[in-house]
Amino acid sequence: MATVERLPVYLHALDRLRRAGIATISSAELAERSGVTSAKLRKDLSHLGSFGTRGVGYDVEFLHRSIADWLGVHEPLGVVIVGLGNLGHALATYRGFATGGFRVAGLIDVDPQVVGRSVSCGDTSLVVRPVDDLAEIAEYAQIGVIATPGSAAQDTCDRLVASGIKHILSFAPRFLSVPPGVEVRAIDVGVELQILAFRQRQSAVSPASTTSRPRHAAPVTGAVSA
Amino acid sequence: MATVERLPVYLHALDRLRRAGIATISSAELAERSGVTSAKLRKDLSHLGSFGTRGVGYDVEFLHRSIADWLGVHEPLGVVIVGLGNLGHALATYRGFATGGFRVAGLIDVDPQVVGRSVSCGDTSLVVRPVDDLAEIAEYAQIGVIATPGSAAQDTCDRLVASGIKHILSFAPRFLSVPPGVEVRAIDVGVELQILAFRQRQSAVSPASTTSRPRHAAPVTGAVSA
DNA sequence: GAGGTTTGTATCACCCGTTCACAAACGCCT
DNA sequence: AGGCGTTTGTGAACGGGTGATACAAACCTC
Repeated sequence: MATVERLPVYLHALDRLRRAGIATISSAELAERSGVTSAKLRKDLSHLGSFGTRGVGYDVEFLHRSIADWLGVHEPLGVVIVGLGNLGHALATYRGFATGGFRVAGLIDVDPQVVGRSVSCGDTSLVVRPVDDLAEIAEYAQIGVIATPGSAAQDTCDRLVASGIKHILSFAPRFLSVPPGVEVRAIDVGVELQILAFRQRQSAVSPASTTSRPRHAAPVTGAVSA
Repeated sequence: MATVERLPVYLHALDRLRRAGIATISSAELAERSGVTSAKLRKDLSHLGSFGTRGVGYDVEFLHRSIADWLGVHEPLGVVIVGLGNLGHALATYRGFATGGFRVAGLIDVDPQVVGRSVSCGDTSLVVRPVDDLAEIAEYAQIGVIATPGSAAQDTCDRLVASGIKHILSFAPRFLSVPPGVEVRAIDVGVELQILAFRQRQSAVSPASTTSRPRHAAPVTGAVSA
């Protein structure tokens, strides 16, 4: 469902509104802050229930809690990060884990130089452990994050799957083949840049294309997904 | 066009095939290595010409060059990276820039502690410069990358746009509003994780869902965008 | 209670992307 | 030279998502 891919965006916007002390918001305004149309927003929300009050709008706190509950944010999911290079470090120290309903269950790296080091994850701090500990850590993790070089990505993926992980987020520039029942979401910075580059070169050749194709004139937000 | 979003994936797979010394490949095999179906691959390629020979397949070298030319990889585009935290560092040292047709034109940060530091980008090395130098650097850059905290994202985005940058890749967990004619691709790790988390919880509740919905049983690859 | 506002929903057409099926073209083998 | 198996390239059907529209129901204010 395409709606599921947008709900986290709404949730994030609501979170900021909540912090800003705004108690009520209309579908039109929330939609604008999320990069969608108001009709789409209301249709998305209608799929999971009825949360607003007509004539007023949505209670920010209530809607936030409702979406969070529906997404299941209430009890955190364990995340194991494999590969503690620059990217892995950035992910480990990412503050969005706690607020988004996640908990870093473990850090893994192959490099003996890196294993044993302590990395601060949010409020706590974790020690990087060797690859052999993956199966053990995976007991407490439901999601695996691959931040290794591309050459190690498939192997890492196989190990994660063998450890029972069924949901993987990969940053490696490779297509990962997994058995049925396992879901992989891939974020490839190189691919994203090349898409942008193509658009850039296209608009450089025909700058008037934005007017000839009005549907692309509006800001486009690419999700990683799709 | 959705085809454009997949061409870089094909290009990458072809690049690895080329390095592996494989001279010819069929659409079926290349499709499998790219995570798509053969029909989709062939249709994608048909949009930009006819490259294969029937009964044989595609010449890896020729197809690689053709797609690269079509995407315009031949002359590198300048990329300016704003925000040199862990993520910014990871991006700056990313080796995919050179091979993907990019060139790091500059590094920007607000923190005086970070400004002036030298960061190795591929074969060369660059000095981090203050935000005020953005306009100057943007002369040589066509793409801007936002790797700042979310709180600084919109401001950074505005500065990039003011400097003439029209294509932006953002990693900040925020929806960025830009004027018409400017394209933003947003990669939000938190959103990706929440989508995965939802799927995880769903499959945990009804593990048989993979059989009841066979179209999701196969590995799914999410692009950041869509 | 009247009026204005906003949600929630139903319906419809449309467009894009995917999938299917098949003819055309090629190499190979005899 | 000609048939045969293989693979490309593509026209056509299919389906999901989107956007537009419309409108009734519900709420607040006055």
